[in-house]
Amino acid sequence: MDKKEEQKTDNLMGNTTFSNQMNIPAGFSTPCEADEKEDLGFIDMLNLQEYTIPSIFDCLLTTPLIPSPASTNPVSSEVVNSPATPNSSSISSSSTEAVPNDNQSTETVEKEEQNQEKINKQLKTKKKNQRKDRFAFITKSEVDHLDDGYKWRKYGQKPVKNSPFPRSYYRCTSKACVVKKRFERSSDDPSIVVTTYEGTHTHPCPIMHRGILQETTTTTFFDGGGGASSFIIPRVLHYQQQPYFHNYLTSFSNTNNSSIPPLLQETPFWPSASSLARDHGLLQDMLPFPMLKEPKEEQNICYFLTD
DNA sequence: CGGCTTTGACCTGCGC
DNA sequence: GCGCAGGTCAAAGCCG
Repeated sequence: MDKKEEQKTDNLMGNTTFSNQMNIPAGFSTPCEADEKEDLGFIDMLNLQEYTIPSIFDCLLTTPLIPSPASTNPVSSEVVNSPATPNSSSISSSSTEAVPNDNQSTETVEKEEQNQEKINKQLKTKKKNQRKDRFAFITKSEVDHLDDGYKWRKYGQKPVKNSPFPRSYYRCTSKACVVKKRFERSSDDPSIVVTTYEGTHTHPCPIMHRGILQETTTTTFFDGGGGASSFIIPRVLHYQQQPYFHNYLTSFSNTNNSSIPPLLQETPFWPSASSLARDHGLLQDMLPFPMLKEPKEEQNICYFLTD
């Protein structure tokens, strides 16, 4: 590690604070107010902590953020890039089913239903087309641009409608890598930053095998299926590498029964013992060696550095 | 001087 | 077709 890097690390290692409260941006609601900090136990400082996945995702799954259908908040419309519920159209149509009083009203209702189905189909097609390799999460941070270890070049900034905060557009500086990400602050809670990634890195993280702490953030993942989960983590630089999240999100969105934690069924989100030796741009590639240990038995373990 | 940010212009898609 | 909003381009300026 050269001096410059060392200095950067030192700077980043200091002043880590915890935030166990998170204001849910407009457009989301949380059915459960779990004490995340207590669940995760981010207490010990200057120690490498081990957290079992079930404990983390018990928390995750007890505090889902559910996009509110009535919301017009740009944040919610952005992060949810697929229908909130795969069967939402059928549900809504069935819920609006009325018992007709006569044939004329039956025809009217049928026409309305047909129109509604047509609209729903169009919406589905539109959203399907829009669904690229994209996901979003929100963090509670004072910093707009969260350093994830990759080098980004800002290529645009646009004012967001109904928001005093602009949206910033970044592109990966690596040649032939077309990954983009954008940042925008919640208009309701300026401390909340919505980060959207698009694409997959075609190269390893420039700064590898080093976990660098920056400030603690509260992070919420959006699974692309309308569901979301939030928890608090001391942010390790580079841990937000995107294939790592992408795997998790894919796993999550592929789960038919949303009540069953997908990560308890399969855990592509976390490094397996066999994958630890590889360098695929995943979490294990980003954390410093001592942080990565063999998962005990079948239990996947996540390591976080605490201040 | 190279790399980055800024910012106005331009392009594109969509709704009316 | 027009207006609007989101996204991107690219020239200019800044900075180390």
